Amino acid sequence: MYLKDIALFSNLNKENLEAIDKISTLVELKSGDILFYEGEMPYFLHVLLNGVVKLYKTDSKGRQKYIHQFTPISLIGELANFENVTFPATAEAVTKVEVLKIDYKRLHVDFFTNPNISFSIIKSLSQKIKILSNFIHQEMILSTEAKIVKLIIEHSEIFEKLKNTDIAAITNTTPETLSRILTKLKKLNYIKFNDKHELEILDKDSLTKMFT
Amino acid sequence: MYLKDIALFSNLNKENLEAIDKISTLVELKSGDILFYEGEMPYFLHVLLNGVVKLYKTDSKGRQKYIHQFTPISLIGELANFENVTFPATAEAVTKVEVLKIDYKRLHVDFFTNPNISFSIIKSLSQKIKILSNFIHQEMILSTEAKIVKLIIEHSEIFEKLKNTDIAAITNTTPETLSRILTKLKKLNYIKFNDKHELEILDKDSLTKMFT
DNA sequence: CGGTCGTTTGACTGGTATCAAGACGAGTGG
DNA sequence: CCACTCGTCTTGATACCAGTCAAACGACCG
Repeated sequence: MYLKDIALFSNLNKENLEAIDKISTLVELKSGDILFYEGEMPYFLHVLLNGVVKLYKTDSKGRQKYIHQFTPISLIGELANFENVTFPATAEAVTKVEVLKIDYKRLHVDFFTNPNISFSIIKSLSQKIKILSNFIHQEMILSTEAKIVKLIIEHSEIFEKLKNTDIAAITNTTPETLSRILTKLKKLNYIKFNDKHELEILDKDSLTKMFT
Repeated sequence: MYLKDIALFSNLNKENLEAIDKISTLVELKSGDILFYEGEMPYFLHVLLNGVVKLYKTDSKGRQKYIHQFTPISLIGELANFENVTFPATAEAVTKVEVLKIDYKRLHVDFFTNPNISFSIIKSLSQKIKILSNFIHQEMILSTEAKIVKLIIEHSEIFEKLKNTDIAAITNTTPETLSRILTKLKKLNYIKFNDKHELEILDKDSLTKMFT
């Protein structure tokens, strides 16, 4: 993979690309490796080129609060660079991952004034606000039950692909609570699991009313 | 106030300014008026020129979750414009307010490719991510007690300026809970209120340990 | 057929909101 | 100078949601 193949950089000229190449390193992480920890100062701009990275915060009781999963190609944690603050969350590889680390201090101002770059950055920041505001909505506004019901309506496939323990993890609840909610919805005849263990929605209207 | 006096626009040329002027209206709101509601589609880019605007979400039980207060000059709700989604929260005037509403659809692409504008937008979006990630930290990671202790350490003046009911409102808790926490901290001799009703911190170290 | 992993169920706990009542305190009118 | 009143603060009792702990249950795999 060459720099110019990365959409973010595709409109840079040769000198720009060479300059960035000089201050960048490509790192490989294996699943479970940490890209950065919450609270660390950022030295590099991180560009996810391959693999999946999850972002989470750790609460006072040591529990992970799952926020988002990033897939290529994404800027990760750029806010911390721009605002010169510590990373607000921890980023961990969930698969084998390739990340381009760009020495942020040595990134020339030209980089940001390039209209294509700044457009990409605006896009990336907007995406992040969307991620955070969804997260806030799901975690602070909705009850756990409403959150699960929303997941059922919007991503019922996930119940075929993942174990309940994993679904509990990404929805920031526990397997027990998830199980109780699903049991309740089955009793109400809003959903059922067919013989293939697929989740079938029986009463979409009633479900939808539960989170709106 | 002229457009060119607004930092966001200060580097635009005369034609640009005139173009924006044509598609903008200045609106005045009085305290309690709503600038936009959560869930509405955005038609205008909102620039707060004067006054204070608070941003909040409403939870399933009808309670307001206070997120932030904006002071001039701020872009408000621009994410919704950029991403063409509904406003993720409600914006309400808390004082008399002046807002410039710019017809977003008619804003020419040039506007965004102007390096100074895009830089301002990047700044504004970064600020918003910071606001949201602080909000998440305070509301989801910290306990109510830790959150109040943090407020005491970082903004003890607020206890002289505002009534406890108001402090409870902006910290998304109840007056009762706030009172219980303050009583506890007084009993522990971590804080006291002197004869002038000012909050005095007696044991900063112990307090700091409570939210870190 | 036993073991392991995942799910379900029940009992309990903790943290914070809610509801209700009482105490306080500053300003007001007699 | 007193006592009334209104708004605010405090305190107690209770409720609720979701997490925790523990145990039983079930399903699949070797």
